[in-house]
Amino acid sequence: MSTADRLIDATSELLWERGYTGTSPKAIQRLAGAGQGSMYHHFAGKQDLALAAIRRTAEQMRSAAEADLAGPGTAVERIERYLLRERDALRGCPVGRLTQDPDIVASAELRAPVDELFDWLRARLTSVVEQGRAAGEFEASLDPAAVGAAVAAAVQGGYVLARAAGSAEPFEQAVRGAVSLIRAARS
Amino acid sequence: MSTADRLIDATSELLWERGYTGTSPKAIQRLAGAGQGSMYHHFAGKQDLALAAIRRTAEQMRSAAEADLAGPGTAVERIERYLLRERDALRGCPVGRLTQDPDIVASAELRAPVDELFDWLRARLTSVVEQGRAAGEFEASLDPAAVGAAVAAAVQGGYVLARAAGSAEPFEQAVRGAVSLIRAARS
DNA sequence: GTCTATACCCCGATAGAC
DNA sequence: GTCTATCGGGGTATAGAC
Repeated sequence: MSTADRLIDATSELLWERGYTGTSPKAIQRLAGAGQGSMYHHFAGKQDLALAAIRRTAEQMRSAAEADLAGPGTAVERIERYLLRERDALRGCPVGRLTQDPDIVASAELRAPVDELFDWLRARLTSVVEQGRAAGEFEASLDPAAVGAAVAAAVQGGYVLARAAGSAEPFEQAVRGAVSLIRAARS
Repeated sequence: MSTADRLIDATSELLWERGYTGTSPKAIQRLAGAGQGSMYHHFAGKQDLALAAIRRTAEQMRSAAEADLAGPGTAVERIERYLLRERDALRGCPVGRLTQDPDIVASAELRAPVDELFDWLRARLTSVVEQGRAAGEFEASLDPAAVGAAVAAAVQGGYVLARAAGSAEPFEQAVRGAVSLIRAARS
């Protein structure tokens, strides 16, 4: 594995755990086993490295969600598969986490991949709900975009509740609650 | 207004905007218009000041939620009032935000008020759902704790989506989606 | 490509004068 | 109560040798 790859790995890990503001070049170098000069040879600086790490992580999340949502089954089944996928509730979402970082939100460049991921996710969930509605699974009055956003929010909000509690339990409750409400909306 | 109060105000503001890790004593002093010596006279340090600020903010959030949930109306109406209350989606939740701060989660003392607020909120929402179920508003099969957690998560997750998008729109969609799903669960 | 040296500023806190 | 001085350390980056 190349030094550049190890630097990106280390940065992803630290961004997840400590956020952008809380992650220093020195910490990245230590975790990657790379020296100061090495890091600044491969990347222009902290922001450049973070951008590479965020892009890669966002792409991985997109793939994971797509695997749940594009698989076999009815719309309700696919949404349930997305909601009930096993997640490390206490670690939180490696991309959603970044929305709380002032330096990420303040930088158009750093926010872009985060924006694109959640934009895609809401649209993808919305399309599944639309398919379900077209197939007669859901009440016709349901707003697909609103339900899509609510499903994405259940997961992201579940992480917040779990981290506040120091326990995975509230996350599990939130996604189970979302599942039961989705089921209740079937026609 | 006393210097101590201005310091707490400034700290609350900065914790909301920049989090614990991103907030420095110097920035607090500047915003409060207080000197170094003044701050360390009134508070033992950054953590002590943050604790006072977080406790106060959590209490304000609790009051606001209680006002929505204890008011008149059916269970469904009260939950809708909570979900649809006007919020500054792009600023996010001043308490929920702290769950992404590694130093907050790592400190039992700093996490305690955050934990207590969300613990209370989930329990309060759960009790409203229970009341609704007892009154025949909801299907009897609904799990109150799960639905309560899902409602809290819709708001917290809505903030994440809004900040990712740089727009309040996804937040509004998420809470509207939650409302429509709650309505669909009526018996 | 990687190393060490250096720079400049901020962090969080303490000390002691006033 | 508030001020200034001071401290040891880290943040983020550049320079130039190897």
